[in-house]
Amino acid sequence: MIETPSPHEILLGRDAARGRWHAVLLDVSGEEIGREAIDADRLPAFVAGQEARRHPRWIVRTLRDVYPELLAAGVRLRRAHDLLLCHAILRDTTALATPVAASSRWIRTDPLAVVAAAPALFSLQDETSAAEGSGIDELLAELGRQRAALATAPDGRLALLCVAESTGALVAEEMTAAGVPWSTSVHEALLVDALGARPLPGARPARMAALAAQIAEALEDPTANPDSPPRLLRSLRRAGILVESTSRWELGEVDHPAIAPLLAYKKLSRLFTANGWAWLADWVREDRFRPVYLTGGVVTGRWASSGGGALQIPRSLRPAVRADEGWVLVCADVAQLEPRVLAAMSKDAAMAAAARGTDLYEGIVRSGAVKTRQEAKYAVLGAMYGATTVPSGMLAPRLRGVFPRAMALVDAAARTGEDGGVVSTLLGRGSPRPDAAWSAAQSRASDPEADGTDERAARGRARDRGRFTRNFVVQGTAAEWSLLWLAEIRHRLSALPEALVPAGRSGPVFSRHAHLAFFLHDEVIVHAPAEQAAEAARCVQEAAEAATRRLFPGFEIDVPLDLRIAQDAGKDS
DNA sequence: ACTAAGTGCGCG
DNA sequence: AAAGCGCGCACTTAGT
Repeated sequence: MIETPSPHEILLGRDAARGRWHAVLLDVSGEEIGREAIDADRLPAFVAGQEARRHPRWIVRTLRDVYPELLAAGVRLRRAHDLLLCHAILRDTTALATPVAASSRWIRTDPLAVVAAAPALFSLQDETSAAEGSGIDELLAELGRQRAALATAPDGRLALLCVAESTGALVAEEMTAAGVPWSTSVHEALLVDALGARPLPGARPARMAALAAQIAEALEDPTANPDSPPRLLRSLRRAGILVESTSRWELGEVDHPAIAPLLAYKKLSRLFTANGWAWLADWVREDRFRPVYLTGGVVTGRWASSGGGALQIPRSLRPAVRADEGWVLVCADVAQLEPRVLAAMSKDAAMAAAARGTDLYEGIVRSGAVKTRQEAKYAVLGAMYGATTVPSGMLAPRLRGVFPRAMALVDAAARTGEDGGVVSTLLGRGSPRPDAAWSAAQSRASDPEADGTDERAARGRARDRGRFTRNFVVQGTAAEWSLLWLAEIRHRLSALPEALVPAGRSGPVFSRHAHLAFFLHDEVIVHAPAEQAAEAARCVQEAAEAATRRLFPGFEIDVPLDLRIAQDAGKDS
């Protein structure tokens, strides 16, 4: 065996032609101290060996391509730098005088759900890379550009964001590998309870069929079809129900015997089509649901997901999220994360004072800004989303009086957006620039020939964009808090010892270790050996405190968790 | 027959 | 037309 030096960082690139890897070993100052070529089947052993010596930071084009096979082989990375994710951050940030130059070679090709189905596509990409002299040198060059850009940052926030984003990508792949513990039998029981017995292929479940018959009868229209909005609309109109759409909130206003069964039908139909038996067959294997998380998939920095609608699992199905035998779930979510983040990022001491405790809205009532909790909620949501209607708009001035700094921050973000500018999260993620259609609409309106329609259209678009940027700064900074929370949870959980419990079914890396199992914007589920339930819960709690300190150093803000330990993720139990 | 756009609804 | 923001997916209809 060759004696290699102990590197601080290792850049890992896949050889375009043959199934080989190249590793470039870097010391603390970023100097190259060695190179190795590694056959694909030796990669897990190489990585494991380096991890055992001195957990280096692994620099890769994208963890999405590299990490799943390592996890499958039972190897975990402690630290990483995802060049693709960080490229997007360093390219779009407004925190640098000279951001990283945009490059078509570093654009994410997102729809990753088709990875397995499209090997041809991937070999094609590899050939392209080889032809352009890609490989390890291109990775090194990009790393150099990112390092240089970060070196000019005025403070450590952008670097923190890159670390958090990369760690988030580690978490995402680890959660996919471990899967969400999912009880097929509980899910099926919920389906039978709501819909009736599983129907034959192509048929409606019994309860849906019965409701469809009721609807047809009440509308006196045997052809009424609740699955087709346009035809349903015609049937409703013929029955004298004059609605503009078939949406639930509009139908809810109508008093007619067809409405109740129709709303019930829609509810069941949604469950059946989105999360019924077909979903179970497609997405759950051996009591694990394995969504693919797309880190940085949303412009604000939130995650998106691909496959199985992971981030839209209805609350009614949460009881199907169920710990393995001898394990528990630690479920935690943040109460009112976004307004708390707004208070802290704007350093609004009055709003932070109102945020003390578990209910920020009650705190706002106590501050005297508004009379009721309901008003407080509307006012805050309006401030963060950009209310356009009278009742909520009227509350904004009250809020401006009591929380001037917080309101100034979101108002400024909205103005910048309306003017076509770019706004930024606290750590430096920049909002997208206006697209061509937006700019075209604005210049049309300023043309001397422009008429009122042009001007109204332009003003409308400007307002739309103002609401987007207003929300971007808050939603994006909240996403940063959550990213730090995840990273801190992962860090603390990994320090827990191997457990003695019966091995869980979360794969080679996590069968005896507490691990993150699910993440949804401001909530997490940790799957933990029962004997470590309390420690795991403490990890989650302390991680939240650490995230708050790192994101808002020197500012006091409460970010309380609703935290429970249970066998399943249902509301109670 | 296949794709794109629209509708509607689940999540935060 | 859920008050306002951000998403993904199933289904239908319109367009090629």
